[in-house]
Amino acid sequence: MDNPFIRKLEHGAKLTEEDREVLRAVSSVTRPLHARQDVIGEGEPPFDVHLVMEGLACRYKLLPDGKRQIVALFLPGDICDLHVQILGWMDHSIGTLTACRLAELSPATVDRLTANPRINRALWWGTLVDEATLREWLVNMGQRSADRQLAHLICELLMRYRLVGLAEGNSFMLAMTQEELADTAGLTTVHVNRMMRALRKSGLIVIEGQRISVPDVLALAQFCDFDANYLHLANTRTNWGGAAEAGLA
Amino acid sequence: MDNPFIRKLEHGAKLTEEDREVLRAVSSVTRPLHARQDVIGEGEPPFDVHLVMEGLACRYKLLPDGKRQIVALFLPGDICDLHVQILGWMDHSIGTLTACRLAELSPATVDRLTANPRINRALWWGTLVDEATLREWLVNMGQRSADRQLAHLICELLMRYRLVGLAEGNSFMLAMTQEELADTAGLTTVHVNRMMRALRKSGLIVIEGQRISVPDVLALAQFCDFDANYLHLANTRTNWGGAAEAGLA
DNA sequence: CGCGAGGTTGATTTGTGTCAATGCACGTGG
DNA sequence: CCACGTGCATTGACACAAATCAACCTCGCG
Repeated sequence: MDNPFIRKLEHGAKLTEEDREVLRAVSSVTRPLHARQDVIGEGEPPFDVHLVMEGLACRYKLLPDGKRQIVALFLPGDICDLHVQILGWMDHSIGTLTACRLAELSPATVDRLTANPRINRALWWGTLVDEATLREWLVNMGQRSADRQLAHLICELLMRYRLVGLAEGNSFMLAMTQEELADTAGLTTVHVNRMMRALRKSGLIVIEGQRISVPDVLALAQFCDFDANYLHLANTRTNWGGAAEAGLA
Repeated sequence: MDNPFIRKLEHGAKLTEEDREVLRAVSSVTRPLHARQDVIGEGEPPFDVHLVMEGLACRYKLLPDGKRQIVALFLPGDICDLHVQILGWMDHSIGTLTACRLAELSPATVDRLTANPRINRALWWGTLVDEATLREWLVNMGQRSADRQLAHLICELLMRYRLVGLAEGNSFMLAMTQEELADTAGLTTVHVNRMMRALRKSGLIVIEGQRISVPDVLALAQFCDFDANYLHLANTRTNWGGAAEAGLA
């Protein structure tokens, strides 16, 4: 049961043991990719669907002047481009940040999965949570100061790594350079550095190599006004205005 | 054929005359709403699905300190909350900006629509375009300066109003206050005012009352680096790097 | 006719970007 | 085993875009 794909989908629908067997089968064969390698580029028609089983990948868009905006992060268990089939072509690129192992699902396999109503529901749940995450990122960039924005991203990643069993207590591996963080947050490398340092100095986060830990999760969540509702995890729905703040406790 | 809902969905799938008849039927009964009225609030479970037939509505999130971020705009023909059913509860609110007429689709009606494969495909197309739009907004906020960001939004709205037949040539009714524009762009009212004025002074846009017109669409698109690919309109796919820039010509 | 919402403007502050340099860890080749 | 190069983190001085604060204006409407 250490399959992050299955762990994630369990949150989207009630699966049977048979469902899990199917999912295990389709995600068992993986292809290794190096860090910073494109999986599919903007403008291409999607064919196989990509599923991250190990490592960290992202969606991004490049501007003519060379600027890059990362618009989504893919952790193990995340599907990259499931429904773009409907749209016909990619309006953005997908690439790895670290070395990854990806499963590739053929259109036939995808059809087989979506024919199963429980799995289909779980996959759509994933797509809609992706969209909700995008909305939250927009709020983050539009309304929060740089330090809070980074704190919010850290809260989100902690939750998502926990979801697939890849967090250890209050810590996880933040496998991104500050430049990549900057492209995610819409800030500059220099400013990300300063703000991360400020978060460390204030004791809200602790960094040892790539491992980032959050000594007081509630404090960090309150600092950046993090509310996990948008991740739509069945058991962590917070009572609005209640005490179980942030669903992180 | 002046039904914006049908006009929009035509872009997502090839519909038959029967399909159109069904869509016409479900969107014929509308409820009037005043300006600045909530349709559904964050935290509520969605029931009826809302469809804008007239007016302008939006998705938004409020922060504890009272700040608001508008994360989507709904023009006539847009569906507000179709698939949130899967998620169980709203992670954001939906409200009107101007007076609106909304059709309300019961769960049974929605089931009937999604049982039709062509309509189902068109509806999912709409959902995925919403997501692509969200990504583009993120790029907008993260990487573009305030004036370009506003220009980009204007380009997008022009395209989308044209799509449903509500633009007249190169102009449309921009029924938003500068405060609402500010909440959309993640800027302050004052700064929106100054940047809009700069756009007017440079001749890129012309404003008469609520009507905004774009004398040279290509110039505006180039100014803000607008590329309509993310709207996934079947016939306007631009050749990458080609001359039919922006799909606006 | 007066009020209020929304648009406009100026002075000033501040958060973030820019430019440039330094440090540090790591890997590689001589 | 050391010299060097490279990628990333860190820091400082300075510039600039956008926020803030505070008026004032204008127009439609009760």
